[in-house]
Amino acid sequence: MIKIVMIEDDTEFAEILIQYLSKFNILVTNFDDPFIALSSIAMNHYDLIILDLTLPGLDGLEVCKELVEKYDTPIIISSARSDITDKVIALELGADDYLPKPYDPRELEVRIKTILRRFNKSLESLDKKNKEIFLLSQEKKVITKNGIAINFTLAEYQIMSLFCQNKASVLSRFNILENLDFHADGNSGSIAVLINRIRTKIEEDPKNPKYLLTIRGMGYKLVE
Amino acid sequence: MIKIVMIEDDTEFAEILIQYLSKFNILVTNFDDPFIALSSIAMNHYDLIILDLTLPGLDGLEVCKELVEKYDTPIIISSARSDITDKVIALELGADDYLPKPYDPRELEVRIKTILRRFNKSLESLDKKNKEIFLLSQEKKVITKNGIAINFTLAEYQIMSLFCQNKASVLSRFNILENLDFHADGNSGSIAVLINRIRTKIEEDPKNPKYLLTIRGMGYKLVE
DNA sequence: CTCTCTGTTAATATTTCGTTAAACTCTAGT
DNA sequence: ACTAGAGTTTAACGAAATATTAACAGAGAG
Repeated sequence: MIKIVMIEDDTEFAEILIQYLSKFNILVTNFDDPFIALSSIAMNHYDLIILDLTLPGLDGLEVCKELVEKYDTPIIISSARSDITDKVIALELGADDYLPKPYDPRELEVRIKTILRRFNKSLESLDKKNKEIFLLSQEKKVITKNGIAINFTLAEYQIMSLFCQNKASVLSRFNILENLDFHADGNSGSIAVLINRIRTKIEEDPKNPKYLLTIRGMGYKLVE
Repeated sequence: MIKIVMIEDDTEFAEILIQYLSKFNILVTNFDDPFIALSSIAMNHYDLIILDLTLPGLDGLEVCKELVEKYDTPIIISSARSDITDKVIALELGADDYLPKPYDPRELEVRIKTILRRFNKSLESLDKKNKEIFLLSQEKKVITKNGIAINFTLAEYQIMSLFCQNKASVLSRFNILENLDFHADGNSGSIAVLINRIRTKIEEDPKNPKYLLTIRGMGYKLVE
């Protein structure tokens, strides 16, 4: 069930949309008074806001701005004005779409779904990213810690890549050696040294590692 | 720098958009052949795709469907048909917006930004524009550092363009060589020399580069 | 023709990586 | 607890790999 709040003073038009959208399991609550709408938005959770710009005694763009600042809820502007500058202003303010009236309810329906599809995806990737401290960008050939690129040397980079691709698994020194392209000659002692050098770069307190842990007798593992 | 790929067979129209968007630090690469476009998308990273539905000898909706399945890149449909069913189909397929031609380039610009704003909420990419030190103006064929144009020679310009388009990515010498139009004969040693020459122009202290960093064993990267 | 640009070379400078060895830590057996 | 012994960390060093840069010469534009 998708819950939407609509701010639209043309209650007849609103009723048509409410009726239509209800067929798609979309529950729309309309307020013809923007102030009551705002207080309802403050108290309830809505998945999306549909805002009519031509409000009685109030600048719709101001309302839009306020909504963007206070909430992260997607906003669709519905406006009698199809002026390009209005569109530009509204979208730049932070609205997610702009539909000039009159529009086909079907268009509103798919646009709601389109925006929510993208919105939910971005939420997903957002908390995924928040959880991952170390990120390997294969494309950029860069490893970041909390979004900040760390300058690794080639050997360090290769080892860290390996750990980033195998987070939380224990890799033996031998295991690591196998996966380095170039210095196949090194012995496991040199891995220890490399690990140490990596720690100075990624750990806040290299003496007491938080991320790159030693598993005595087995190897190392990267945890977050 | 926002990187966009456009699939549009009306090259004249495409050129207008490319010109216009380049003013906003948006780099658009157009392909009039959808097959070449698809292979470029497979190989390069783009922030967004602009797809014309009326392609020669190919169903634009099919292309759209394929893109949605393969990639997570946002898609804006640009179409000569403003038919409501076309809109519905395209958006339901997974496109993020639908602009009926003809449209104002300004609208395209804000819609691009609107979608990307939502798409990478976590990334600080859009407003960072003002903070970017090195800016490539495709239109003027000029690269500026803090707003001041730097006089590059042709080879230097091409290399810097590449770095501006791939900030914070490590590019190998070979990688750079590939992307230079003319001296395909040069070996990687000459890249080192070119890099050195660029540094004398962009670095305050060329001996200790701040911007164009060496990643020993891997290549170079431009950071800001 | 002159002047600038580009690529080559080679000498110089720098960084990296593996090795070593000493210090340190953990564990198990007494 | 104590201690021996194995495993791990870390600083220092030097050889090898890699990068910088000056100087030169050829190509090409004006």
